[in-house]
Order: sequence, then structure tokens, then C-alpha cells
Amino acid sequence: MTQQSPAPERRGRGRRPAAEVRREILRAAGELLLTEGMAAFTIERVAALAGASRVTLYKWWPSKGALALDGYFAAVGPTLAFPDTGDIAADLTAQLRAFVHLMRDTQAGRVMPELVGHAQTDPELSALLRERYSAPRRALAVEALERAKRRGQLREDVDPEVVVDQLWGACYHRLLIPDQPLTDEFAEALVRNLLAGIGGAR
Amino acid sequence: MTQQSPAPERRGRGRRPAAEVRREILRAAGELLLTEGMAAFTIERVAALAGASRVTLYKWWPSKGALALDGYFAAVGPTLAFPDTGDIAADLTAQLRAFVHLMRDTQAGRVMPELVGHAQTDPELSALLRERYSAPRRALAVEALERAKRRGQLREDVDPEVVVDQLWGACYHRLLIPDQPLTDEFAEALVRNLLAGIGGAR
DNA sequence: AGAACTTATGTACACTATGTATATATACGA
DNA sequence: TCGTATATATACATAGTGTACATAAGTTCT
Repeated sequence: MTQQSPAPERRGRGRRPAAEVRREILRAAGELLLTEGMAAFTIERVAALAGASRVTLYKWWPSKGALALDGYFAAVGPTLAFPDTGDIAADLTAQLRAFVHLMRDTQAGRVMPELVGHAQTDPELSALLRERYSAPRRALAVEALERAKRRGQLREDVDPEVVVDQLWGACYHRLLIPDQPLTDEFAEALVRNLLAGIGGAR
Repeated sequence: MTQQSPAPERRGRGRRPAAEVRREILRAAGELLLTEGMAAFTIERVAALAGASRVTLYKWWPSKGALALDGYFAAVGPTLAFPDTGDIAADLTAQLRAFVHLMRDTQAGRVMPELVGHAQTDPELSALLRERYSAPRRALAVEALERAKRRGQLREDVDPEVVVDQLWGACYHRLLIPDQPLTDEFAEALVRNLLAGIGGAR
């Protein structure tokens, strides 16, 4: 059992500072999400952990998914970076290895599939996840691929959006439907296959 | 609102034929899943729709996910096929186009992401989905790729498992995290990119 | 045919969670 | 300082989960 945070001592009946309450709620949401995951993530438990009233949560967050995503970002932070060394193969491999590490070896990574999973039945979360998580990350990768194309490292007729799905999408596949393991070798093979092609001597 | 099945008329207190009850439950589970999706799929509602007692469902199915998957297969059937014409590029494209069509244009396809989503917080469903859905389909694709390799249509050093993730995994990515649309052109580009490679003249 | 066994059913209970309504006390801003 | 915004306690109705118990009826074996 993971030790949960000490519940903050109760005050009386009246209002508490709004900023403080909001901070406590986000902290509690992030903590609960990372330690127990989406299955145990309920408005009820977040409120209790934050020492706040459920009514306050219902007032500010339209859905459980929205609250979970805010908690996720509060706990994890943005962490967006895509270094460009001029060698697209090396850059993609490095980026994918970092992604594999994040998803396989960190609490944040273990939670992300659950958020994506919950989004399948929560349109609110689906839209937020797209806007605040996947779209910005996808854009970074697409930009890197466009730059590589301008350097002549990619064929002119290739759609970078499709490439993103064949690299990161492949990783999400192994993450969400775990038939096969998510390894560094996998990340390297993804880039190798796609850049050089897998077709035979024909 | 989708018209739900007429609730079968009640019998008295005693036992009903086990086979009949099981059939009714699976029918109800499939119907509820396909018409209202995983969010509305509860033991309570399946029991009511089947005219059965909740207790019976709890007895035979270990989790909501397991029941949902049985309902899915009862409604949809197996539908496994991977024709081999001898041309791996054509076969992969045809297979992926069929998959895109299934996921985009049918009730079954609209439900599968929800099952995968629910599996993220239901280990029971995760295991069943792997055993009964993804593994058999993955195996078919891997076999087709192995045959192509023997015909010299694929490079010797390529891991077919990785290729599967770069084709079907890419589709699941667009399905589960819908930043970009799932189209026929996408399916075709996947095969083209991977077989020919996307690297430039270097 | 009868007995023994299996199992679906009705009913009930305790528990958790959702979402809303009401009144009250306090923080915040003009 | 006064008015408004809002966090709080409390209550309520609804829905779903999972279990327990006794009973009725299908099923199977002798």
C-alpha cells in the first residue's frame, strides 16, 4: 500500500482562500493519479485527500477526466523538448528512446495509457488531451521532420504526419496493447525500418 | 435514443435453463455495448436487458470487461482472414484498408477503442483482449510477413513484429488519439513509406 | 420415476460514488 | 467597509457494486 498524504487539518464552516484550495486540489489529484492510477481516481477521494469539499471540485472541473489531466500536469510539468542536431536519424532515435524510457520507467508513463484509455469514454478528456498533450508533441516532431526534409534527409513526397504515427504510434501500440515489449531496440528498429525501408532486393 | 430490446417476460422465482440464460445475457451484452458503448455498459443494465438476475452475471463473469468482450464476440463474430496473393505490398494495403473501413464505418469498430481503453484499468480485460483479439490478428500478419521474407520481398534482417506496430499500430494511434483522420490514403501511405523507405537521396 | 445436484432467482444489505440543493461563514475586491 | 464570490457543512436522490441467504426449478444420475 502506498502511504497517502496526511490529510490537512480541517477548518470551520466558511470559505478558505481560493488559491490555496486550488493548489491543494491539484496536488491531491496529481498524487492520487500517480500513486493509485485512474481506477482509484474519484472526485470523492481527491476531495478527501485535498481536505476540500466535493462541491468545490464539481464547481471548477467539468469532469473527472479534466481534473485528472490538470493533476497530471501539476505533478509532472510540461517537459517538452526536441533537440535538433542536424541528423534526423539520430534525433528521432534519441527522442524515441527517451519516450520509451519515460513510459516504461516512470510513474508519469504508467499513467498516460490510463488517461488515453479513459479518454475513449470521456469526450471532455479526449479534447483536452489532444489540445494540451498530443497536438503540441506531434507538432514538434512534424517540425523536425520538415526541417530534415529541407535538408534533403527525407523524400519530398513524404507526409510527416504519417511518419509520426509510424514512430510514436507504434510505441503507443505496444504500450496500450502490450503484446510485445517496449524496448530501446524497438525504438532503434522503428527509425531504421522507416528511413531505409524494409523492401527486399525485389 | 436507440430503441432497446423488449425485455423478455419474467418467469417466477425458480431456475431457468442455463443455456438459455447465457444466450440471453450475451445477446444483451453485445446489444448494449454496440448501441450505447462502454460508458453505459454496466452489469446492472445488462442484467435488466437480458431479463436475468445480477447475481447470475457475477457468478459467471469475473469482471465487467470480460463480459463486454464476450458480448462483443457474440455480436460481431470472429472475422479473421488474411488473403495471400504473393504480393506483400498489395496484401498489406488491402488488409489495412479493410481495417480502416471496419474501425471507421461500423459499430464494431467504434467499440473496439473503448474496449482497449477500458483494458487500461482492467487487467482481466487486458489479458483477454491480448489472448483472444490482438495476438491472433498479430500472428496472422507476422506469418504473412515471414512468407514475404522467404519470397525475397522483405529484407532478411527485418523483425516482422516491429513492422506490425508500424502499420496497425499507426492505425490504432489515429483511432485512440485522434489528432489526424483515419483514411484510405493513410493506409496506403503506411505501406509505401515502410517498404520503400522515407530517407532522401542523402 | 425418484433422488440428488446444480443453478437461476428474489430479496436484502452495506458500501461507494455521482450530482444537486440549501444555508452559512469567510475571503476578496472595489 | 460593504458587497460579492465562493468554500464549507449538510442533506438528499440516484445508480452501481459485490455479497449473503433462502427458495424454486431445471438437470442428471441411479
